[in-house]
Amino acid sequence: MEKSEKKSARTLNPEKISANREKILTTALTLFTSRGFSGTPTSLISKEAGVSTGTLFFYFKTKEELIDTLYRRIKEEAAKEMCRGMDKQKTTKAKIWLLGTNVVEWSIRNHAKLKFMEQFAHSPFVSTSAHEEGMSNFLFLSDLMKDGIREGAIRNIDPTLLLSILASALTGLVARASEIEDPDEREKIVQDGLDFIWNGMKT
Amino acid sequence: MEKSEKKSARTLNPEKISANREKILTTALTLFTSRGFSGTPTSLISKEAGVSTGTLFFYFKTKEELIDTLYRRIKEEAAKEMCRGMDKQKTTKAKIWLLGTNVVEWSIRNHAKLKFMEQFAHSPFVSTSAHEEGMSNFLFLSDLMKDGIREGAIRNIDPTLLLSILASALTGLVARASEIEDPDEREKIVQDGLDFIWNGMKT
Amino acid sequence: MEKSEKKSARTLNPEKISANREKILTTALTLFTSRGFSGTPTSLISKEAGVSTGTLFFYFKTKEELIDTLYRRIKEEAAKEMCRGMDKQKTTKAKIWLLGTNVVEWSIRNHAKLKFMEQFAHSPFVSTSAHEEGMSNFLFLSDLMKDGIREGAIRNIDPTLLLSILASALTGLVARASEIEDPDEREKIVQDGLDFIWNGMKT
Amino acid sequence: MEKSEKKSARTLNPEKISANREKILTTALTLFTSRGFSGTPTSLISKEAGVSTGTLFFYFKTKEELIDTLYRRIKEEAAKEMCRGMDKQKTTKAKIWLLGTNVVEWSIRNHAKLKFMEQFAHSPFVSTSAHEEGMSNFLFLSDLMKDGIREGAIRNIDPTLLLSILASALTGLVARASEIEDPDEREKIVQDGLDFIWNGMKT
DNA sequence: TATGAATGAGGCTTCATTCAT
DNA sequence: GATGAATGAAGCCTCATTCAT
Repeated sequence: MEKSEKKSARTLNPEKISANREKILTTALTLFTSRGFSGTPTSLISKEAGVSTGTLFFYFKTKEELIDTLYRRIKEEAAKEMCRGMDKQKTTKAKIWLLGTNVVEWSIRNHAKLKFMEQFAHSPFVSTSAHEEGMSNFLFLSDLMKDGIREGAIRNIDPTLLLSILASALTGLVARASEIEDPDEREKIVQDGLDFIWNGMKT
Repeated sequence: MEKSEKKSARTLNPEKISANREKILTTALTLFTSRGFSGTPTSLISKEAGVSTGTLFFYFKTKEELIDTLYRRIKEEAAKEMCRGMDKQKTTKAKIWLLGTNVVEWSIRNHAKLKFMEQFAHSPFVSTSAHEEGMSNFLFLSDLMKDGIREGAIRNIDPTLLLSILASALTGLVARASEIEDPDEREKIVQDGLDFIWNGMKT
Repeated sequence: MEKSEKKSARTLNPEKISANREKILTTALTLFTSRGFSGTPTSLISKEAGVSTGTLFFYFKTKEELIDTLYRRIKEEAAKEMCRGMDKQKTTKAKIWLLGTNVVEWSIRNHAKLKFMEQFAHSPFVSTSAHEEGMSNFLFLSDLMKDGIREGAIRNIDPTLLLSILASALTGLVARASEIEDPDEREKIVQDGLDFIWNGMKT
Repeated sequence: MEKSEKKSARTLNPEKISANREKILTTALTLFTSRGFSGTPTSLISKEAGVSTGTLFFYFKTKEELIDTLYRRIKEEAAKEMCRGMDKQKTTKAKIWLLGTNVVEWSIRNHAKLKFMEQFAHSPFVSTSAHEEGMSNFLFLSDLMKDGIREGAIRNIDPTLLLSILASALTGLVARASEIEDPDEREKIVQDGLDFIWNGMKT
């Protein structure tokens, strides 16, 4: 039964599901986050994942492919989480607000994944196709800016600039918020941070 | 005697000066920026700098020391450039404005150095003392926030949050501004970006 | 019962027959010829043959066994082809002539097999029993020399030397002949080559 | 003094002279001959040569480059030995005779080198530039054939065929001759073998 | 018979660093 | 100060082979 489940899952999903494959990905994420890409030998990954070297390279042809797979996965997940519930929001402000909340929450709950993404974004040597795909998953944000401008809710300035500052300001907000343990205090910080951002962009 | 003279000259400046040493640092900066830390062998640095392997390790005991030296230098330079003329500004707004302008200008003129700093900041494996020193050079910014709040010019919220968002938003502004070639257009973008930021933090 | 039938069928021919087995052998021959023994992973053979790794190792316990099987097969086939019609020839000269023609024809028609044999003969690391069997299939040639000498058709010199030069000269003839496309031209070359050889050995 | 010698030698010769480099080449030749290219790990070469792994790769960027270097060296040496004294011979026959003697003598005295060349020639995976250079060092043989034909000493048939059979027949002669220990007996064999070859090609 | 995931020894190569000159 | 040959640990990856299904 377990087997048939596996098989059907595999048939449906081009990205094969396998216990070992998943263990490798999970382990790699942790290690890459704490030790960096080049500080993490593939041998350590396989050892920590409890599989042999061969198994790692059976699932991922190269170390780079492992990193890429991880990147694509996390980016996709993050994108999904970030726009969760967005379509139910009416006003641009409400959308930005929800976006901000989603970002902060996901980032704090997935600290390792966040670190991974940051490291990936700033590694010149990981010059893969994955890198080039760039922000494809975040195109909806660009539309959000343009719509906001059209509706008159957001200042009529270069949308790319708006997006760029929005994204980086959120990063700054996350960095600060994640230092705070107390949920109420943190909530306060997040609200203040979003105020900052919204006041910056609104008309 | 010649030697002691050299020494005293050196004593004034803790960082020894030598044509070769400088060539190594310059070359390393370029290479690290384009290929990453671990993508840049010391042998390549010395070759491109036109010196022997031995010479590189004569000036820098380890590769890490070379990276650290570069980091410290650039951080110091950046800090100096960023607060240039700040003391002549009266209002908090003027100060923030000048800061922003300085940051953008320096960043664009020193693209390689900026990239280096970003890469350094996101490299888990560069766990040096240099990393820990952290933002020591930017303490004055913290005071800027606090003073602004006291004077009632800046919203009374967590100064660390303000600083965090300010810093990252500037990063976003720089990223966008540096994509634009035309000086006038770029100036416009910078002004809009600083408006964003200032509107976000002002009372 | 079905099984025992199979077995008895198999007993007649020591080399088991199976579509997969044959596909593996054929594929292996091509790959070994173009990429060399150690340049050809078993995984590639099985992939190109359209079977799984397991299947390859079901039919051949080791890679070496696969190579040996191939070697023995080809050697046997070559030997058979080479002496085809020999018993109908009366004179030593006619025999040598037929042998030469057979060799050239088979070699050109079976280029891959020829290359395989050459590679095998010059690979120090294939130190199998197969190697040692050596020229067992070509003993009749030795007799051919001795008979020729006895009859006075061939010069009375060391038969092993005769054989050795005969064999290698034929190799040279084949190498040249196989470069020529036109059948008539090639036939001319072959005749000239056999003249060379026969003139060399005749009394 | 030893050093200055080294230096001047190095300046004159593009192929640097270094004790370690030579030790590696010598050791590699022996090992490749007895164990084959892929049966000889670079680690074994460096160990037997008494140097570190790093040193081997300091002198030869890849294993392939090591093999190539060896090939080129030996080919050059062989070519030189083979035509030694040739220009002093008047008749074509005398030239062929001397060539044969040179070949046999060099081959027997340099058994390892001969084996190396044979292995190299039959290794499909060593597809380097070295391979392509081909017989460039043996062009003079081609001229020898053509001159012989013009002078009427050699049969007027395809010179390439002549060359091909001559070369391979010599290989056969060498193979047989090197099995014989006794110098007189061997000399007899060589003469008989050369008779074979000469009778085959003469008019 | 057939499959293919799993193994792990071992191969080639890189690279920070040392040291004798 | 400067050189560059030498080192060897360590990294990435391959591949023959096994085995549970």
